[in-house]
Amino acid sequence: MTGRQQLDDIDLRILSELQRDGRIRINELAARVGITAPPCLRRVRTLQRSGAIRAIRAALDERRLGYEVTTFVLIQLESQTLPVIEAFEAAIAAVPRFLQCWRISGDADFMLRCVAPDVEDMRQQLLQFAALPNVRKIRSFPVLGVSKDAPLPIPGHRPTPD
Amino acid sequence: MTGRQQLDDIDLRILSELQRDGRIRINELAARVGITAPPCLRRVRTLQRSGAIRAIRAALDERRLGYEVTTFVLIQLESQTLPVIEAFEAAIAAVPRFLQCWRISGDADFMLRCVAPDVEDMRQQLLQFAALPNVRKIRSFPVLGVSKDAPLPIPGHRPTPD
DNA sequence: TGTGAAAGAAAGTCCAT
DNA sequence: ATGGACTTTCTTTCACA
Repeated sequence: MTGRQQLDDIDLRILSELQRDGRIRINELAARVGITAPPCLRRVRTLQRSGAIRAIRAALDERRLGYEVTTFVLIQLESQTLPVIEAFEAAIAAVPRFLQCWRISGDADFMLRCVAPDVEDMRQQLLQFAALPNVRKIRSFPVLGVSKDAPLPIPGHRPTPD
Repeated sequence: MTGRQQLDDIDLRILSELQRDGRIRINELAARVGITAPPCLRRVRTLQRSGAIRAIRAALDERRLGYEVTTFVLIQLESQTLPVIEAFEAAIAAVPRFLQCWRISGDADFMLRCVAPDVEDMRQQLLQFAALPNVRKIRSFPVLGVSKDAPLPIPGHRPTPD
């Protein structure tokens, strides 16, 4: 929206650094990208306003917060008409433990990521959803572990090794 | 590992705030959770060292960086022996556009999230992988859009409305 | 857009509680 | 573990190239 549409080389480096460490000091960031702090601060703000930086947030350890179980869920609805889809999205929006939901194509209509304190709790969450109107099929994929979690590759910028 | 194992109420509020805004000032954060800056800073550091805060990073707009296409991929291997699994994980680790990979159970062995500049590029990435040894079956689910993306619910703490 | 300087604000340290 | 007072360091504004 607001701000530069074209990201220049310095912008890309700023994005790369902020993706690595979102709490980096403007000073340090400026030094790393080769400018001084004032224009660096302006660029960061522009990148935020323009939406290139969507958010800067802490990623928490879900287990430490009592969520021991994560499951991906594929959901197929009875129909793909707008009212049915919107009703489903509204139902999902109301359940705090369905953290993410993507509209997909392929062999299902939605992909969900769901967390729960334990397997029994997860089972009950999913049973409730299987009972929703217009839900034709649910397949769930319990997460055994994370094999990879990499940052978005920034064109022309290998992540700085700290 | 290091630090308090038990998160107290103030810790939970800190986590909640940092999940909302990872660049919040220590001062502001301290005021929100009802303590002064010095102990607040110590708590944040402890939470980071202990791993409760895994990272604080910028979430970038993938489209603005030239990745127009996202796909989830379910992969089933020929066998689930350790060498086969580890070889697959190593292959995934080497491909920058496979951002996330989860080891799962259910009807497949891995779930991947893959990004690409366009559909043709994505097609080629996936074709390469279908050709890998020990890959029995690939099902892909192109992402049409994000329906929901919510923070992890912190027990006893409704997210602060800014 | 960029820089340097200066005011203002925040982070980080120390110590008493 | 906390909070007050202090020192150091950073952020932010401004004038100007």
